[in-house]
Amino acid sequence: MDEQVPRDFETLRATILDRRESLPKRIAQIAAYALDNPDDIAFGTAASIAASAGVQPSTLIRFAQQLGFDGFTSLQQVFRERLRERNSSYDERLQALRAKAEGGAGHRAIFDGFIAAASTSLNDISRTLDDAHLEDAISLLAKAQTIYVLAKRRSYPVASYIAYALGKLKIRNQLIESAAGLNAEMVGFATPADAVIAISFSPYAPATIEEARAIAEQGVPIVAITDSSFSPLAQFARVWFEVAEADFAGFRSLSATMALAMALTVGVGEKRRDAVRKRKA
Amino acid sequence: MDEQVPRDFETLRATILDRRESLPKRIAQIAAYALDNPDDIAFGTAASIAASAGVQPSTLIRFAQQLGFDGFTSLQQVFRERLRERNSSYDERLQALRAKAEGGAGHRAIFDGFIAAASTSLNDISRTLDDAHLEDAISLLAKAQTIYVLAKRRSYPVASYIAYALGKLKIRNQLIESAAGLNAEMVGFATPADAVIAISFSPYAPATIEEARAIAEQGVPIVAITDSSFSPLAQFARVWFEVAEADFAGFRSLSATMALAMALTVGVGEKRRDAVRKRKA
DNA sequence: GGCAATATGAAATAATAATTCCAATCCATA
DNA sequence: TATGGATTGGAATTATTATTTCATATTGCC
Repeated sequence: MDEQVPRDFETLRATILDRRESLPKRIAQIAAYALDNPDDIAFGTAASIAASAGVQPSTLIRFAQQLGFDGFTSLQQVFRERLRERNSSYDERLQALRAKAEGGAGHRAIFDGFIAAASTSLNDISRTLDDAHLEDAISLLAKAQTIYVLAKRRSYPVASYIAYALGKLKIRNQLIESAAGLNAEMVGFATPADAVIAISFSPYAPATIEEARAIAEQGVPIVAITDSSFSPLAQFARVWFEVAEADFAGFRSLSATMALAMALTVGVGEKRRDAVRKRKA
Repeated sequence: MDEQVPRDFETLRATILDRRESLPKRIAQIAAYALDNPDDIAFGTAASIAASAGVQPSTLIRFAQQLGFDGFTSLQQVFRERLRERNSSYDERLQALRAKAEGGAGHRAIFDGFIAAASTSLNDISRTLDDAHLEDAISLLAKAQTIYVLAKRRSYPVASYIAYALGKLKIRNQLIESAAGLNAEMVGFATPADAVIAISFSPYAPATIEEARAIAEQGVPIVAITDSSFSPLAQFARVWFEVAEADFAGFRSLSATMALAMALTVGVGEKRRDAVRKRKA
């Protein structure tokens, strides 16, 4: 009966967790230590690890053998592979990309710059987004009869994707475009039972600000996505999000804004479905 | 005269690069190997590393001593610290996000899902994009009198951002929208001196395919962004890019496509500027 | 071209670390 | 509570690995 020796860290981890109950006390002790301090196992010596875990070196070896390895050394390989295989850190990646984008020649450098900008933006928003704001915004939008989507220029692509997604989800919406010059009239139709998603970044398109002001004065609640608390949009908004998009070569990444916009859209869709289900029940 | 011993990897790297010129041949050889294969230094034994680098173990130790360490072991510590300190890997981050997105409750989970999808897409395209294709596409577009931008539905936001950016860069362009139903006529104006950026993902919008076919038959070169080599768009295109966008909750991330679109746009802008400069000189 | 200084290779040696072994202890079961 | 088996601790042993040493080769300099 030869054991199946775990060759990668995840399998090893699973195996350990699986057998946890049946392990003798000291072995269990080192098993817990190993999963909690995998880096120590990767770098330490049998003696140093054993000391840190409060057991004898021989116990460490018995642990390894019980898992099917022929000794501590082969167990350690698995922990080392884990460190090796994991890609270079997020920051290193970004730094490398940015370095290539700045120093590098050719068009690949430009591409890398945009990738770096997008990654940075995603990273930032993932850290800074306030869950409560997200909930508030979704509640507000879910109650709306019609969702108006307001954005010009560089923010317009986001608005058009929101409109597309809302349409797919069968949520009534109205994209306020400038093409026909009928924006004032469109805006006039909105009532306090509706809601607006407004998106604008510095330098704020005057039309967006004007329309947001008008619509806010009609009592229509606004969810704003903008780039600072000084943004005029933030003044009019019931809920607003600060999204810091990195830029490259003068063009802002839209990836963070897009992600937020999609989360709002799909969130509203889910909330509506839940509401319907509740009403039925 | 006591040396300043580098204690972190970055300092060490700088020190090595700084002295590179003045190092003896074999020492330089191992120095280069160390910077190229830092993971091997972190985990290997003096003998194994020396063998991989094609030198004697003693050379490795001399290298360490020349840097101010008292032996290979202390040099190795620096390489180990580097692995320890670097943040959790990119993949681990993504996995965590995806886990939260799948298991998690509430709308934050949705948001995390979109962030994860966007990150994955950026990661993928960064790995797979072919530099030569990028150069080809940019050359082709830079020569065009007018750049037509063709995309419907979920790809439309990308097209609108391209149009916006081209406009900013004062590059003549025409967005082929469906609003007025004049697409056939618009397409008819294009000549072989122009070019098209066409974007379409499965399920391909029939209108996009039809217009792409028509325009290709007029001899207008097409740069396509699509999702597989089986895409009908790829048939008509002079240059085409395969972009695998991850999706979440049924909506595709656009971040990779956006990054590529921006790189094309800005690349064309640069190429035009260069051409103008050359003509002046 | 010859000399000194420096660099390199290879093997011997010292250090360190993993593993084994055995006695002591613990624990479950009758 | 006695007994057998499993578990553990600690030291002895073996293995691996870093380091040192010294002979040889190379390089720069006069």
